[in-house]
Amino acid sequence: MFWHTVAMATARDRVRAELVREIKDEARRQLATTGADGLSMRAVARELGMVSSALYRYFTSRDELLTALIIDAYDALGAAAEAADPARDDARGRDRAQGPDHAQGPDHAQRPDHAQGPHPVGRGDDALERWRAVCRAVRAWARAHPHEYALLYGSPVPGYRAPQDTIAPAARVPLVLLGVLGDGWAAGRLAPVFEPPYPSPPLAAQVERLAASLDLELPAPVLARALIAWTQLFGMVSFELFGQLVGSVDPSDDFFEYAIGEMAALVGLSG
Amino acid sequence: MFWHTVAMATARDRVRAELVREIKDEARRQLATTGADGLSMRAVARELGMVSSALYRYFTSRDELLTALIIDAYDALGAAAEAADPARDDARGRDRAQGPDHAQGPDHAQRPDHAQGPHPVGRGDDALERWRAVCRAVRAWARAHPHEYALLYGSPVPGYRAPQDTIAPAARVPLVLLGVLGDGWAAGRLAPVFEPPYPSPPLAAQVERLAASLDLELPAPVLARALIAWTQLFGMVSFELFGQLVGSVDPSDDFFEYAIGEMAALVGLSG
DNA sequence: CTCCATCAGAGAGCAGTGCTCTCGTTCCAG
DNA sequence: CTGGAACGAGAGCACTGCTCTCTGATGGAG
Repeated sequence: MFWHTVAMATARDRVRAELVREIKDEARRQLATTGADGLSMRAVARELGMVSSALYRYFTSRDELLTALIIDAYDALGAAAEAADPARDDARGRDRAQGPDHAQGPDHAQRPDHAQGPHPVGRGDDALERWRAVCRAVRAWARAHPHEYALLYGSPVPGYRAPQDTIAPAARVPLVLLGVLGDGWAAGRLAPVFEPPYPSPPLAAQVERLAASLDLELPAPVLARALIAWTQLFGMVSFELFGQLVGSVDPSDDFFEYAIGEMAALVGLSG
Repeated sequence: MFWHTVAMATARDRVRAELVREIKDEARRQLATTGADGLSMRAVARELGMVSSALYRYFTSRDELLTALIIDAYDALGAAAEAADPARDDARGRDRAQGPDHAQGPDHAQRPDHAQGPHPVGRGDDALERWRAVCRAVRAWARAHPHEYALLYGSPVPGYRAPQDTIAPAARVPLVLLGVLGDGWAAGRLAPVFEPPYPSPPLAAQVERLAASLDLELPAPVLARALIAWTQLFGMVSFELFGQLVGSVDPSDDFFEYAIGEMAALVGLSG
């Protein structure tokens, strides 16, 4: 019966999974050399010693292959960011792997018990350095995998659709950043950031709804500023990778360090 | 002799220029519907009632057509930004249309006389509102021409090359922003922004070199922060257009207003 | 005015693409 | 053992960017 396909791995299934992996590996290899739109189904098949039509048994279209690569890349970037922050509460993101329907009720009842209590002391103390480490990890991954980064944060190739499977992996980096901020806030290490430009009531409502859906305790101004820092980080990395910085600050190592420090200060992280 | 081709416009040249315009218009139309990599030379030719090979008399390759569209788009965006700031000193950017070689000496001797004197009073007073207006114009243009924006700030299609012809048009938006800041500084309306995270000496040297090449009088921290604001602005607009903001702050009108206000504060622009 | 070099367009063609369909073969469960 | 599902190969369709050759037309030089 069909429970074979979910519970057991037949020989066919195993070789199939292996072939899927090989196809993605070869596609990634081509991606790294020729770029996203240079990826050719026929070339992938050719390199793997098969004929192009056989490829369509595994990926029904070029778009589906690209989507698989996108998900893998989001996960790799997310893993790099998480690895750069060993102190993070990695249970926070785990129980929301698949984003539930918006109409669905809050699911923080599923939160594991060990996360219910107060945060262990010390996790918010080095929040600034954790923040910087995560930012550096994002940039380092992007520079190491420029074409995959471009696949994620460059122009959406056709008419920007965001497949449901990509939103959870895409959320990993911002979740790491917000986790650092949450720890810093819980430890009382966030400087007050309540100066004149306040979030408008609609924006405050938006970010509060966002904080609630993420089960995060952060005041609206901090969260709104975190979004600014998030967009700045990726805007800066994109500009560096896409050559927009040549002629101004290139190489941009020092600018990057300065920027992430300024954005850390913006969200209230003090040394 | 050949001076005809540089000094006069023969009938042939005029009809040729007209056809070049029509080709670019049709290409832009296709760009707006099918996206950048959906642009087909054959389809453009077909729509114009000619055969594809005839197109190559005007653009020797698809890349060349795309480059022309990129330059036009940079210019359109730059014009939109400049139009949003009528108070700007539009002579500043004019005399550096073509970026000179880096080895070449300073060219501020060519600066027109009327810009030598002190800035007229009043231009720095509304610097905050000018700044916000320019930011809004950038976002509005991007939302009105998403595919052209993606062409400019999305992934560089092959292996990111930046043709020399594109760097001057690409610099128009940052120049407008810096012009506002320069006026604000000259009018003494820039709040002091010398707090703990300082630009490192190498970064300070970079931005000072940049300021000198742009003939701008701005302290290094302000310029470095302006670069942060610049990358944040385009990072935010890109995230909005490329669907990275869905699920967090979408629609992002209020977030945008908050962000440009915060970044204005970062560079020292007070209300 | 004539001449002829330059230019513009048409058409065929090459090599490549994504994708579909059909046709034997292989594998594995019942 | 057998029937059906999965699989790979091959041919083929419609499309792409681009090159080459050939034919007219344009318009400046003499």
